[in-house]
Amino acid sequence: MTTTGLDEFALLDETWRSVTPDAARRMLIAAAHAFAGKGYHATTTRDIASLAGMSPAAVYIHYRSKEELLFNISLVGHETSLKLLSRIQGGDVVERLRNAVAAFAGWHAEFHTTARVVQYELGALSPEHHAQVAELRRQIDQQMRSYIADGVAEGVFDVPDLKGATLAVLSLCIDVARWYQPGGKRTPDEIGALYADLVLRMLRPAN
Amino acid sequence: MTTTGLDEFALLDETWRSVTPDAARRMLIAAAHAFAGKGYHATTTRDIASLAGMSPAAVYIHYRSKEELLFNISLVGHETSLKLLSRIQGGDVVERLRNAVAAFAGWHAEFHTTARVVQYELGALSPEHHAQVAELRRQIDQQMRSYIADGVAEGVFDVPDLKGATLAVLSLCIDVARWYQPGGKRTPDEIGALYADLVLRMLRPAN
DNA sequence: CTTAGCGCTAAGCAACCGCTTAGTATGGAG
DNA sequence: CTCCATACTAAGCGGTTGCTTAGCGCTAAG
Repeated sequence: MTTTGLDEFALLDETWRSVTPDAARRMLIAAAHAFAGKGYHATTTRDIASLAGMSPAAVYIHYRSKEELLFNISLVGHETSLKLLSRIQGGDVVERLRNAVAAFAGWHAEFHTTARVVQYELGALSPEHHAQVAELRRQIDQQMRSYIADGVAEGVFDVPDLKGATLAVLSLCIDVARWYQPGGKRTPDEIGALYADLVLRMLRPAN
Repeated sequence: MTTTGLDEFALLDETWRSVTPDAARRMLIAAAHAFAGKGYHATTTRDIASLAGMSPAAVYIHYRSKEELLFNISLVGHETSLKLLSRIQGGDVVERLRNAVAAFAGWHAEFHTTARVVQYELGALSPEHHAQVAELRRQIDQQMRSYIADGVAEGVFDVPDLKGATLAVLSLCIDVARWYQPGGKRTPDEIGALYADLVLRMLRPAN
C-alpha cells in the first residue's frame, strides 16, 4: 500500500516517459522493478499493484494479463537499446565501435533493472510475443556485426571469426546487467569506457 | 509420470555421480533441468517429482525442502567450476590463462544446465546458503585474477585495470551459459578455444 | 438534476502451491 | 516365520495464485 521509492524509480528510468495514462506507467515501472528483483514467476500481481500504490484489480484496468505487462517492458527495452546502438555515427570506424560498445554496455548498467527483465525473462513471454522480440534481437546482432565488419574491411580490426567476435562483444555488454550494482565502484559511463577499451584491444591487429 | 530423457540427462551431466542413493541423484538431476528450464520459482515440487518418475511426496524423503535441492545444485556446481579453474598448472603464464579461460568457458557451455541454475538462481537461496556460496564465488574471482596478475608481473600481459579485466573475463565466460544451445554450431571445446583466444588478444601488450 | 462512463476497489473464485500425514510394499536380520 | 526399518504413495492441509465480478465515487455532457 506504500509508494515509497516509486518516484525515485521514475526519475532513474526515463524509458517509460511516453506511457500513458499515469497509472498505467506507474504499473509498468512497478512491474519492471518487481520482475527484475524477484523474477517474473516469483512476482505476484498483488506485488505489482501494491508497489504502484493500488489495489490488485487495478492491474487489469490497463493490462490484459501479467504477461502483457512483461511484454510491454521487453518490447520497449529492446527498442530502446536497438535505437541507442543504431544511431551511432560520425568519426572513424574505431570511434564508431568505441561509441557503440560504450553506449550498449552503459545502457545495460544504467538501466540494469529494465535490462534484467529484457535479458532474463524472454522465456516467460508467450510464443507470439517472443517471436516479435526475437526479431528485434536479430537486428541488434546485425547492427553490432556491421560496426565490426566495417573495421575489418578497412583493415583496422583483425577478426578471424566475425560471428564469434560479435557474439562475444554483445555477450560481454549484456552480462553487465547481471553483475552491475548501483552502489558499486564504477559508474555506467566508466563501465562503458572500460568495456569499449577492452573490446578495441581485443580486435586490434598484431603489429 | 515419464522418465523420458532423464537417462540422457544423467549421461550428459556426470557432475552428480557422487550423489547417493540413486533416487536422490535422479531428483537432483530432475530439479537442475527444471530449474534451468523454467526458473526456480516457476518449478513446482510436483514437476521435479514427475520428472524423476516418482510421487510428489518422494521429494521430501531425500530433501528437507525445494530450497535445499537448489542449494545442493548450486554448491556442487560452484565447487566443480572452482576445482576446474584451480587445477590449471604447467606451461608458461600465457598457456595457463589460455587453459583456464578455455576450461571455465567450456564448462559453462557443456554444463549449461547446471551453470544456469548456478548463475541465475542465487537470489532464491536462503541467506545462510547464499553466504556459503558467495565465499566460493570470491575464490573463483581470486583464482582468475591471479592467473592474469602473473602475466602482468612477467610483462607478457598489458592490463591497466586488473580488477576490471578480471571482471570482464569472468563475465564473458559466465554469459556463455545464457546463450549456449546444444544444437548450435559450436561445441563447448570450440567455444573454450575461441574465448581463450579472444581473451589473450585483449590482454596482449601493444607492439 | 439526471445520467452515462471512467478509474478504481472489496470480495471472492477455482486452481495450484509447498509440504505433511497416514499408511503400504519390500527386503533383510534374528 | 516374525519383526522392523526403509522407501515410497495416496490423500489432503492451509495458504496463495492469476484473474473476475459487482459495485463504489467522481466527472461532465445534456
